[in-house]
Amino acid sequence: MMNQNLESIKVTLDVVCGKWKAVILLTLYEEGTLRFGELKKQIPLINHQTLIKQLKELENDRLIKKKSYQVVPPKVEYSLTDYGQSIKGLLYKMIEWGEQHSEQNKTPS
Amino acid sequence: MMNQNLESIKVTLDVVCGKWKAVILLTLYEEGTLRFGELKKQIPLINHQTLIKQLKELENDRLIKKKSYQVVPPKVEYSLTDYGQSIKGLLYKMIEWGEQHSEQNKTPS
DNA sequence: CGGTATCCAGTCGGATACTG
DNA sequence: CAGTATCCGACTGGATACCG
Repeated sequence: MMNQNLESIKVTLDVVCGKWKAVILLTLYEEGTLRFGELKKQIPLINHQTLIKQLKELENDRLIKKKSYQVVPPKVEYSLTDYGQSIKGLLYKMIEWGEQHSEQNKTPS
Repeated sequence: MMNQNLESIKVTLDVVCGKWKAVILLTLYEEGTLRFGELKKQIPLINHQTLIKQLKELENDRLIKKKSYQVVPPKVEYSLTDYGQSIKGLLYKMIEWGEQHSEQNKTPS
């Protein structure tokens, strides 16, 4: 039956289709554990509030985990879970496909 | 540089992140060329207008092509382009990942 | 420093009705 | 049969301001 496939792909799409989610994940792959501010520095174009929201969604989806140190000023670290690590190969396949085919998207003159 | 990767993955995400786009592509993989009405029959839950919009976007992105026969009543066939075929493997990888990890999304009780 | 709480604008999926 | 033209509600990304 095809319906199971549709459910499965929906799971995947839900997890990576946020505007900045792939960017955040790729940053954590390359940089490892990062504090909120460091993450913000790596992704300068993202809005403060937007970053918080996207992180929360990724956390709810268990792709990343948050560690809060109870200090002043606050210190919070974000890192990938095993689940988050497991999607790395897929993201790089997406990069690959986008690379290979980006020319085809140019509108003919 | 990482920015090129981000551009590439954006291309990929733009192309598959519509609510029904993956479903439409998967249907065309399995069924081959289909008329509008047949496509609608295969995907009963989609709204008529929504299907038209998603098809138009896929067509603009060159993943599918439309062939109109100038007859009454109208007859239109949709099929995959080579570009559309080329993303098939990626979609099935997405299904695979979603399958393997869907249990992890269940909220703990 | 990192997080809430609001509010706002744009986009997207969808409902309905009409056309050739 | 397939498509266009509207209109609408919901969601999402983002701007701003304030809190611990």
